[in-house]
Amino acid sequence: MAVSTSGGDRATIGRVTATYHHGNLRQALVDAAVEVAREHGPDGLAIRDLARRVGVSHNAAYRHFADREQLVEAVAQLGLAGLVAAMRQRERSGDDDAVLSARRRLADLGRGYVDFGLAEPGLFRVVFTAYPQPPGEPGGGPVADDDPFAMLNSALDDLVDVGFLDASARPGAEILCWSSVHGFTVLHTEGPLRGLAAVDRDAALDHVLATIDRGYGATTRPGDPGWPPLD
Amino acid sequence: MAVSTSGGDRATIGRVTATYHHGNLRQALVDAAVEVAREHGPDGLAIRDLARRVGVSHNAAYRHFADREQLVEAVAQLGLAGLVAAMRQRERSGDDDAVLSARRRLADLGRGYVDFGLAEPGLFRVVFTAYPQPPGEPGGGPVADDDPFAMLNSALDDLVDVGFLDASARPGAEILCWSSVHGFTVLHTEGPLRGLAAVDRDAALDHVLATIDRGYGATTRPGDPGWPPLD
DNA sequence: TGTACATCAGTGAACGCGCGTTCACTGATGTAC
DNA sequence: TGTACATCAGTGAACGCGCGTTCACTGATGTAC
Repeated sequence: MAVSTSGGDRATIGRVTATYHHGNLRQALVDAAVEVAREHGPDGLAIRDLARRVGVSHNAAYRHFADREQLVEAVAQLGLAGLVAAMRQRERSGDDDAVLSARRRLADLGRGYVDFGLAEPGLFRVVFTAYPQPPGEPGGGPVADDDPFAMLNSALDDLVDVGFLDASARPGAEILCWSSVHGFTVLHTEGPLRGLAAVDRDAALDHVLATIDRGYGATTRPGDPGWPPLD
Repeated sequence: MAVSTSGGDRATIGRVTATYHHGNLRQALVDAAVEVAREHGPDGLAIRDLARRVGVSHNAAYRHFADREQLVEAVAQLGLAGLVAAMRQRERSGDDDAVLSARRRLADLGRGYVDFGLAEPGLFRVVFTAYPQPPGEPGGGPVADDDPFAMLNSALDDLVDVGFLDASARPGAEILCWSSVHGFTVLHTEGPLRGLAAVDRDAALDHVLATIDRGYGATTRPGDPGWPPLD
């Protein structure tokens, strides 16, 4: 992730062109910002401090970012990419059993989400200070394939398609899943559960995912006689 | 909640004795702090600003609080009390059916938790910048009856006692429940779901609580043939 | 009852910090002719 | 190929802000004798 160029020469890195004086100040600032955000979260991001770290007058940063918010936004985008990557990394190759595959996929996405939040709590917080409205909502962003919300919705749609989750229970499912893993992450990083031992934490996550799975499975094959619905 | 005294005379309000000059500066500062925290969250709390609001030199505040942190702590305690009150307010009187009562109780506590978070997002955030470790954890606080975590655990124990939740599924249950309602609240206040219409939000909360209930019910009366456990 | 004294809540000025942002500028690089 | 010019990345100083915290103090209140 660390990208830099030796001084002076012109080079193209990804889509960024290294320029005259510094080499690639914009990239250097973003790199420094990511580093700071990992340790101190969004509140630690200050243009003056980042310029100092990069060894440049604080004013130079304004050549590349209109204001502080744009810099935070740049970090948030990298963070979001990291979150998506973590979710993908947990995904396993499909199984012969379509139902089992779909169930695993939902749980795996949740594990990946939590993985990232626990490993990078600072970046995680930055992402959620700037996360756009989810797509499909009023004012929501475009549907993107590499968006955690879209990935979650797709996994839930699959659960309906394979007959595990009843279509009547589909609306709202994305909120439960997201709330559970998000709350889990927040409570274990910034919140009161931050002191929990890793082994207890992992067991708790298993419980979370297993209970959601059980709750969804019961929509298509309720117990017999089964519990009456609440209220 | 607004407590103040006319200048000069001595009066006792609750357990606080009004004193010489201001009347009751400590209480006035805390009142102002609550007001500010409701609007701007923990980051908005500044000793200088609060003193200004109360009409006193900023230094006077140091007679009553050793530092800024103590002031935040005082607000957090009031916030925590408000959270507990909101949870209690949702509790309904017990039913003849012990199982139904216990299931309702768990859902009601969750609703109260979310109620408070949505109504007082600023105070909610203050509470969770200063929330002590939950009891029973290493470094955890004492078990208190008016503690949200203790209330949740008690409700879950009841679910086991009445035979709805299997004892084998009890460990970790408090984490799932807490994570779900906490994540739900955070995503709807500070997070990407903050723009959601109230009616959709309420429906989503119903889904959250119903799914957890279904997932727990399935631990004692699994469907037949039932879905095999995940992994 | 009156007076000297102790207590302590509140004042005002100051220190030192870091921030975001704007201004007029310098000087390196690239380019048109 | 050389030169004048345009571009624009980076500099340094400054403005104005608000913060937490400490210092020496004032002055109102309470109390011992």
